[in-house]
Amino acid sequence: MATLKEVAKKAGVSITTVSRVINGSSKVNGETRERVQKAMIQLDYQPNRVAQRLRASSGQSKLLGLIIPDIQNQFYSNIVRGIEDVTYGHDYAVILCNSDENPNKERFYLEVLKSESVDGIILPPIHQFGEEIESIIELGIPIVCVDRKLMRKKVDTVVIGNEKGGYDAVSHLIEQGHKKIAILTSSLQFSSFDERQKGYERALKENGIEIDKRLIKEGDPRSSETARELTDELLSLDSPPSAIFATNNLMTLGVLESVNKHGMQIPDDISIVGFDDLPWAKAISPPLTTIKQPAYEMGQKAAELFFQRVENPSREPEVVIMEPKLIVRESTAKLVNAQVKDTE
Amino acid sequence: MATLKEVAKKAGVSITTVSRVINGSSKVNGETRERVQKAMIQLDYQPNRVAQRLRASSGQSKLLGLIIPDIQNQFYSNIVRGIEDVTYGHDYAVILCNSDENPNKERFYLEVLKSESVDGIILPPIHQFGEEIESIIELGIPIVCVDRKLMRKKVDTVVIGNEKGGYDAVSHLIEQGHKKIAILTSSLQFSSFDERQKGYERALKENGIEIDKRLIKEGDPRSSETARELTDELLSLDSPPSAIFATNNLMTLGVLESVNKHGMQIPDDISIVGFDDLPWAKAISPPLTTIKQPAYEMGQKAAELFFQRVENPSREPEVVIMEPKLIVRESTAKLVNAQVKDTE
DNA sequence: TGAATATTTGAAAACGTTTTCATAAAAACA
DNA sequence: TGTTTTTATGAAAACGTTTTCAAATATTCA
Repeated sequence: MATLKEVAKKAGVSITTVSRVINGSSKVNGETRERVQKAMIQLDYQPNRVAQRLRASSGQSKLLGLIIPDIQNQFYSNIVRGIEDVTYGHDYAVILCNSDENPNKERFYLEVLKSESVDGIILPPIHQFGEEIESIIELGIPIVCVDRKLMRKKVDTVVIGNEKGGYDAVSHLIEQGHKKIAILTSSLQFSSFDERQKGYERALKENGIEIDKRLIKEGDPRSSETARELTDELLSLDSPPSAIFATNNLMTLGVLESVNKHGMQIPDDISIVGFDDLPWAKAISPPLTTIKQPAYEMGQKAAELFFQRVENPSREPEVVIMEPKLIVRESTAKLVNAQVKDTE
Repeated sequence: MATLKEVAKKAGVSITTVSRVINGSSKVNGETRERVQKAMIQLDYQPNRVAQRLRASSGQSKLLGLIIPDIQNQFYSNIVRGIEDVTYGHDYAVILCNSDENPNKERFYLEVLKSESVDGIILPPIHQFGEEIESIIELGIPIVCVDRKLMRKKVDTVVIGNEKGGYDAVSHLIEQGHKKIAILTSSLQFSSFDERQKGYERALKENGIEIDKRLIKEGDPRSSETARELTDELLSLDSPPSAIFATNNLMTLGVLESVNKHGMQIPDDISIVGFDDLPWAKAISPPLTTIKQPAYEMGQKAAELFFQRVENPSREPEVVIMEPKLIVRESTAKLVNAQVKDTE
């Protein structure tokens, strides 16, 4: 691959001049410029981004780091795609890291990204008080939190109104006559799940429904397995719930699997509200009622916040709260009388 | 962030010695070593990967490039995860690029990756004759093709037996008495889809079933929309198919959506075989019969081939063909007589 | 015309490593 | 003891850029 030096030699100028032609950083004589440009084309010159990065001051390295729990979780792959579509237009490359919600992996990758001189890092923080992340902020590397918040430090953040999402989901069920409503939430402590559960509780309270601890189940949000098992438990309760609210896409799958295995009909036997509106949600039978998170847009917004900070490093951190949206499809229905008798 | 220079100063040695301690590249006095290590710890020294990369010869840059059509397609996110889990153990970072099957984007990202001095690139090639990719191979940068093949150049490659996948899917339907079997395949020309269709045709031929062009539909494999529309067309045919074979996960969703919209029962009214066994396939009702691609393992294998090539740059390119697997669930069933009469 | 200014260019330093080459000191050998 | 070998270390070059500083030439002004 051609270097500045080779171009300079071919054009009979110094590398300084070539650099100037490339970056337009100061005037060069028209004739010289043409000569250089011709040489660049002839040699198919492309600047070496590694050398540029080494030389560059912060914010100029054209590299962005992403640490997500798991790219196999479609919620995150949607976020990643939103980010990438924005960075694409800025000539940035993106380094992708999967943390599995594992603090050691997160720590490892934060070190790698620092060492790669990234211009910034976008991530859903694992800990609400992330020391490592705080130390990175101190270093002046822009951080954008997405999906979850950081408590102690003010940082650019994109989240959805999780409390409202939970509230809307459960209110919808209550409107349809449901009283025994179960929730599947995360056993790992994250602000997002905590708030969804708060919304669940508020909806119940506001409607005078007592909270029944047996209907609150905590499982691993990284896969559908525990959700399936917990749903098995829920369905074998003496008085099982007439509706289940699953707080992320994988747990929703676990619920569906268990319900189907039990030969129950949705929504006749049980109503389901999921979280995350993924492509399969509207394709299945019955189509799933769900809380839609604008994951792709969250990614876009996070990337935009990052670029705004590169532009203006001293601006106040911004917290963007996006709207969750209840999409009513056919997995929820009015509680029929027979069942009401049954369960009351 | 601390540099070699600072560590050297603190330890009262030259940067050469510090470098030697880090890399163990040659003997240093035990006492000196300890002094250096202490300084490294005190300063929390981490080597700068950018500088290392600039200095490194090829194959030492610890950076791998990935160009995939779309990370939102879960088949690819599974591949990416498989790759990443292997690179993680090798201290590699991964740059992720989405091409949308757009040759210009692919070209753009290939340039970026070259310019980033990646040690290698893993991708499903868009063109069977990819000039740009060939020129990268000439440069000596290892390429691993995954999911699709490259025709003119021998390259490390991981694919599945697509023809067999198509054949198995359709044979299964034929065994159940289906004769009017539709296929939804890709309008974009890729080796994978071409072969799946070949398998479809061979299964029909071997069973003496004539190929009906009206039952072969080509749609955009990047989303479910055209598949939905094409299924609408299929279902409104004078004598509609009794079974549909969808050749990737997104097209499968389109088929399901259309079928459900028409109020048809699966498998009573129509049988469906999908491609790709994603988490939702077994959770939906009825659970989906599908051809499973070991996407995660394909990614792992591709990454392993890459590392083997780094290890031994001159070894013969290897083509690994993995097995697709028919997973029979409940979206396919014996064709009942009534229908047989109807359609014959 | 001479001085001041603007234009155009290049040499060299810097970014943080690894590696080559040289050399001083220590150890081994005769 | 003098010579050779081994051990331990550092100076400097290199990777490919960008940027600072200086200088040479051309242009403008009085």
